[in-house]
Amino acid sequence: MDDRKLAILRAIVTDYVSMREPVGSKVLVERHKLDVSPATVRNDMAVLEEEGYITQPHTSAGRIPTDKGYRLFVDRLGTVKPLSMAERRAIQTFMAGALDVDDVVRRTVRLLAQITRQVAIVQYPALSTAIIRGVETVVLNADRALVILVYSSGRVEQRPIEIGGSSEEDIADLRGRLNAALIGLSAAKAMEVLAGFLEVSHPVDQVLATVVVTALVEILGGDPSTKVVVGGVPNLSRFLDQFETTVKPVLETLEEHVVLLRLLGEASSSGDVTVRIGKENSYEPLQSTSLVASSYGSGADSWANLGVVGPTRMDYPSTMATVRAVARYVGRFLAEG
Amino acid sequence: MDDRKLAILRAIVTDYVSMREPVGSKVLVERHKLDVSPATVRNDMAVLEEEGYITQPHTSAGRIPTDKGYRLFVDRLGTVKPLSMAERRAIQTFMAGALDVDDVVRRTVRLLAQITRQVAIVQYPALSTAIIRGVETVVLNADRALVILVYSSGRVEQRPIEIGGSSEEDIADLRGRLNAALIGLSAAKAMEVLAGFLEVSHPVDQVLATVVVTALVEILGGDPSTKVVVGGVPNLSRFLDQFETTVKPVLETLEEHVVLLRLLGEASSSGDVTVRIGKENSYEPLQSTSLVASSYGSGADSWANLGVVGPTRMDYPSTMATVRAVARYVGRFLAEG
DNA sequence: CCCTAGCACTCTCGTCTTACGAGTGCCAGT
DNA sequence: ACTGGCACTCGTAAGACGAGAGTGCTAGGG
Repeated sequence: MDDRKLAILRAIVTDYVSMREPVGSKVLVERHKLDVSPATVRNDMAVLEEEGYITQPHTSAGRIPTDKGYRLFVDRLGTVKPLSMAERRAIQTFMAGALDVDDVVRRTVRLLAQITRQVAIVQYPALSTAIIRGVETVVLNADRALVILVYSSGRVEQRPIEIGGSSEEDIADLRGRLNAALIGLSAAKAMEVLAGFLEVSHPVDQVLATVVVTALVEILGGDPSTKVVVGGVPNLSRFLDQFETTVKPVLETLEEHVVLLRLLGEASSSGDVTVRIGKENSYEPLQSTSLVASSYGSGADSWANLGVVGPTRMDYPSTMATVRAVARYVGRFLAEG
Repeated sequence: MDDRKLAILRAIVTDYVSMREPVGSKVLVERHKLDVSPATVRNDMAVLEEEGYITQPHTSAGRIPTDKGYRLFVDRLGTVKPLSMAERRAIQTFMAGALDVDDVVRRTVRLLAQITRQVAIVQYPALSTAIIRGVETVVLNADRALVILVYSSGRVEQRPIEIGGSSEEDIADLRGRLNAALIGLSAAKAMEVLAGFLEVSHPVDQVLATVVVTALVEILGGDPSTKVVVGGVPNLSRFLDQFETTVKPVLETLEEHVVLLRLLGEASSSGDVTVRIGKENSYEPLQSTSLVASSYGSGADSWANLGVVGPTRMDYPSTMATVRAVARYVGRFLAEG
């Protein structure tokens, strides 16, 4: 891949992000002092388009980046933009004087939403290492049973369920599969796994499985690390035209906290700030948005994820820098008390 | 006010609500078997318009109700629409199996949002009668002091503040005014009052007042009854065109929980379901919406507010019936345990 | 071989015109 | 007091049209 082509792609991405409209060959050479003529740029653009990095909304319009184009930009072209002094100060003053975990999370959401001017999502930190040691079931009579969740810390939680005559074998089988899937996971992870469990599991006894999974979800729901807080939703109104279809699916997703939990988990499993661009998102209603996520926290016993959702046409360098900075700061802040 | 004019107003409101477009004299007589000619209806409509109950978006369009028209409709014309069987069942199954207060509130929000297909707001119930007995201040040194909040239950909460050299008199004066304003109030009410306190209070020492009020707000923020939960935001996307300006102010308001708390409190002070239509709302960004609210709870020691926000063009009878039913049901539910 | 200049072509967008139709207000008549 | 008739207004949909932006292609130059 040509150096100049990369430069052109970078120019297209930055220009499109800031100008909000398709960018043509002429303005490109003007604004970015590429020392070639528009015609040359056009040739390169044709190649870039053929390779799927850019596209034109219609003939006789400029080019806009595709998801693949953004991806290349994020991976190889984006120069990390350091935070402004004002932003650094904002982070500090915003977090100073936070009272408790609740308050920290609330403030973090506001902070993220405010700086990035996008929708912010913050998962509650898991303060104690709550690892699942096992799922038990105790049949009380023909109709009722107990679902019991045991944590490695020794904590035990239970919930009664209706089993309506399911056989002992089915119950044992289900329990076995649940244990296989859940043991060793944190509450938050378990929540994510359960969100997909019903689809994967062979429906030997679909009703029973649903009931048990629901009970487990309710138990896990009591764990703070399965909670997420969303803020900055009004920022979506700046992009009402961007999302190809409508905002509705996006808004709906933002109320599905289990889904958000899963997406955050998927995205930020790999240490540093991670980006999911458009179609890369596994969750279909968000495929016209991008997710920038990171884990945060300090030490093994206190960590969780946070992130930002916005249009694919997003200022990735800034957003990524902000998410990273906030994640680090909040992590340190929690560590200190 | 003529009987027939009232009938016409009612017809206009119901038709406009269901059809979503201005309604003219012709369709009116057709759909509502008024035994008069369109011309007669037109005359009546002219009068109704003159009196401010309806208006036309432009010449040669039908009429739509004004806020005043909706008001009359709600006060005198709306026939309470009983809930459908499905809705009753939905309420019961939705609430059944709620685990704790958190869960009840969450479910209530979902329920309200789902049935009314609008944005639902639910305030946490104040489970214990937390009445404020007084605000104290203790000066530690020239720079620092303690703000102390005493509840009638005997509970005491405090927070350190920076006073940066404010005089003892100013502090005492401020304390006096705060006590006058807050004693006898519930935490939630106090929160509402504080939200407006800084504007009303003479700014003898504005900085000090801000610091103290902030501290109190933070203390009160720990009380569950000052929390509200919002749900069903995606429903707003059905009305993107309705709100004359944009959705942005509405979305922003929905994140200002203190404001929501105040609005709910104002609206539902009077026992039964209350409606605030458009400009009747004291909070300007919501003046293109209507708020349907009610208090809920059982007994003196457990009550709070809930409600629904939607476009002024709203099915008031249904919405009011739903809000009332949900409020009652949740109240009973809480009373039973 | 790569770049450039020139040119014809395509498509969107804004503007303008026009025709239509819904709905009104008013007046004269029952 | 109501109704039928009628002229009038005005928003909207549909078409026409020119301007402008941007492209792809081709032929020529370093």
